[in-house]
Amino acid sequence: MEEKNIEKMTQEMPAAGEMGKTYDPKAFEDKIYAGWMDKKQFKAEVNPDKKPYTIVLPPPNITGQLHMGHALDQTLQDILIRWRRMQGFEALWLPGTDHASIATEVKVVEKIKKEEGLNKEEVGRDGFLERAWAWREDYGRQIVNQMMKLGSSCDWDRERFTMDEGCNQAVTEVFIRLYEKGLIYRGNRLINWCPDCMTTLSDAEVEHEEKQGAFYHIKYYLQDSEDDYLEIATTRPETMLGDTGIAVHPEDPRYAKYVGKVAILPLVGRALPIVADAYVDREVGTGALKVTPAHDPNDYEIGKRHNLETVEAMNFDGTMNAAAGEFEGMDRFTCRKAVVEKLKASGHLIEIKEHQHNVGTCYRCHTIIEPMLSDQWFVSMEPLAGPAIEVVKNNTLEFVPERFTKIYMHWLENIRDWCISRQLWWGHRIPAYYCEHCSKVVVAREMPDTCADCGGTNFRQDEDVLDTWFSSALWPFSTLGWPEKTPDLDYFYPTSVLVTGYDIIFFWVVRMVFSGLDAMGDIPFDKVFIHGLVRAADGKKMSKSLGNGVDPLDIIDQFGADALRFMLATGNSPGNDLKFQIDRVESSRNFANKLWNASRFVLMGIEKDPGALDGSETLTLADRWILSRLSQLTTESTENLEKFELGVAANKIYEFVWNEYCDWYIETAKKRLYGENPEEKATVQKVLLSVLRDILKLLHPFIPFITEEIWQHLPSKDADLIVTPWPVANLGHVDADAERAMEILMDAIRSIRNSRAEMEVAPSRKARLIVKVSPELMPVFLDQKTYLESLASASEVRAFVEGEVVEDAVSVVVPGGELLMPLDDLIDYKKESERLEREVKKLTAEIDRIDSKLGNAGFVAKAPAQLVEEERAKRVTLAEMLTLSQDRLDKVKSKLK
RNA sequence: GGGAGCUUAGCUCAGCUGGGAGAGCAUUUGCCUUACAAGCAAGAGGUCACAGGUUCGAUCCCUGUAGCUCCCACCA
Repeated sequence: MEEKNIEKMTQEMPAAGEMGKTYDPKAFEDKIYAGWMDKKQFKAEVNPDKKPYTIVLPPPNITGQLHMGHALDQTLQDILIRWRRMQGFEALWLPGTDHASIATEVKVVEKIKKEEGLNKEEVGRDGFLERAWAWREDYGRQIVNQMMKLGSSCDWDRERFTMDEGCNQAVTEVFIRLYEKGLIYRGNRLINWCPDCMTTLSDAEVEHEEKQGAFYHIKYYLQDSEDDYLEIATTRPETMLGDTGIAVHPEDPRYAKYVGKVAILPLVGRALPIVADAYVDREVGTGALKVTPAHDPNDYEIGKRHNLETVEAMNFDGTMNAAAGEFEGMDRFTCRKAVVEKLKASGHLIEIKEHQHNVGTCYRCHTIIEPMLSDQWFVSMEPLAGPAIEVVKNNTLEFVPERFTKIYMHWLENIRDWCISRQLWWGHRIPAYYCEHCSKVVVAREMPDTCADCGGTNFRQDEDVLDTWFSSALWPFSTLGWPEKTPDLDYFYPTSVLVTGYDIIFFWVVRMVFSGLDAMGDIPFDKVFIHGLVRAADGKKMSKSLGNGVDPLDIIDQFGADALRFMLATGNSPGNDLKFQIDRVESSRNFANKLWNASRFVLMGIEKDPGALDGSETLTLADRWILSRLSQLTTESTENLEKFELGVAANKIYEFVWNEYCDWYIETAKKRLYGENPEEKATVQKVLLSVLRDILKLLHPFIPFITEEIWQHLPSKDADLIVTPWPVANLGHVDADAERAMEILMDAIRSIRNSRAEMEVAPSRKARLIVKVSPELMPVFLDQKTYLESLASASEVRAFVEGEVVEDAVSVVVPGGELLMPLDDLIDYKKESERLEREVKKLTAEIDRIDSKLGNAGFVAKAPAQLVEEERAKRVTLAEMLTLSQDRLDKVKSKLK
């Protein structure tokens, strides 16, 4: 169905050739994506030779465009999938969308109202569904396009929808099986009702909001008494019309004498038995509770315990019914006022006290929900919750970060039956049929022909649809072919990881787990990787009503998909919320630009592939250093990915690319690259290119477009980067000596640059460098003359000759000695003395720190021997440096005088 | 009423199993050095919320306090 878009995007893969001077994502992102699609790089199939790695996409609701939260969710999944694909797994990322029953229905109703001026009933069930499907087509397509823009490497041939044929079949099947096991039942219970959406809601769909309300204190006179009354406090006076009793605590001395007696309901005159029930809290209100079984869940329970009558006083649209007598027809809130007025007039109202309390509201429209008695379908939760608790307890299923297990457990351990029927049209219609003749209920895959009880032949299907989460709960297996026993199901299930936000742990994660365990006999995923919410820059939730939402497409348009992805992947830790800040996108874009230009630089000088490193090359210190660092980076970043520390991995690679590869290695490479020695040139090209190759591989999961684009420009590439094997650290390249030597060299260069900057010596002004260090360190500097020349503006580099006197020189103290830089008249002795003073101060402080440590007997005795040794060695070096610095400072000071 | 998280540089945030405090942005100074001004180089900037404890040693572990945020919950 998405063929058209793909075709439109299809173009040739970029031919190797010149790269533009500036990173321009628009020039290649769509093209690269189309290339992957053409080559079916996202396709996953049952492959016995490979291990599967499966992620099912949390299906976005078709209620609208994707927001930044989706972009985060999908970026994380795409990173994992791309990485595992490169590692050689058969990586399946299965995409799809969710019909989002109530949420979509609300939107479609709005649209019909706006465009046609009609309400739901006026267009009728069939007309409504027709419009809803059209809506689905529109948004489903938009969502897919957005995902493609972001670079999501889903297997689009497998795209699913929670209301497609397969999913429908799975829903029916699960419903029937649970019904047959007795775990789905129909009952007349008190449910959460939204008078605006006109449907039931599950407990999870009720949001509690703090509201300013009041306690209304009312006199309930005893039967046959003119003056004895119970003072009752209620926040909802209108519900008194449905009162059928009064409850007090069994051990409350204030009310003991009233238990068993009868009070009279004001305004109505109904007789109310006074009962004792331990539920009543003596501290709340007056300690006497009016009982309204039909309009309060607790009262419902009390009513059951004491066989109280049930009086429903309200209609489903929130107006009062005939039982409300004179208040019939009034809206519930209008009625509240009217009742209060009436009570006031009749002298029953004692007082009104302000009171803050939590009120349940509809999670879709935020209308205050109404507990109502109604016939609904329920899932019996206890038998299902047990196994779901067990798999987390025994670590079969793990949450990352681990703290979310508590939330999951707490919910399951306090679970109540799940009301699954909804008085809506958009959704899976409940597969229950009622015989028109004898009202027998038949739960079946299709409408029955004849009634087994009465032989009737007319059946009517239940009007209601299922809670939208009923179908999404089956997503990990319904999308793989269940209830059929397909090879896909066998191979890809259980999936590897579920990536989702903490906000839908109750709604969705929990329900997938118990559904998977029940239907498949196995967990739906091994891990749950939880991320936070993307918030606006001000920390508020992004929302349409606040107008602070940021459209991912706008960001992609401005900075490119890679920049957005990199920003989302870095700088925040698992499970924590992330503030969306545009300057971080910008800095990610800058990083992409850096990578682009570094690659351009490496590739510019290369006409033909210099080949891979084979060990025959003569490597310089910098070569050995960068290869060693790369090898460590490869190990570390891979470990980070395994632990779902995606941001940490990305940051490490970022640092390596920018601070080590670009700032240092490339700079050291230039002399050799531009030099005359062809062997040197070939070697440095090999190193540059081979490190670049690995950089592109390591970065590909995070920023797939630019890395693939650059990859396409490399000489003699074998395959697309997306399917190139993930790098394995070359342990033979680990070289601690090279790293140490390079550190010393870089420190020295930084110090030289520092003193030159302090003294405002122009970069063009070259200076000699006389190396006066211990013999073993001499090669570090003398063998790297060229680096010192190009990176530290040295005109010549030579060893100090014993006994020589170097006048008017700046001294750069390094571990093991000093570098003398004669600057003659350019030396600003005042600045030099200031610099040296700072140096001395720093060194002294550092030595003090070490001394206090080494002076501590406990430290020497108990700290690891290696650490103590290191500190001792460090102290020796620092002491030498301090002596040199102090000497030099003294000399400079004498010059000043 | 339960539970979770947060408090680190001016801002936004990283800091894995305790051993010399980091990034991005902003800021200061100098540079259009032939990959990159979306850049280069050199700086400045922190009593790691507070108080105890464990430890040779605590930003990190434990306890408590304060402030902020969020989740759950049937107190009328």
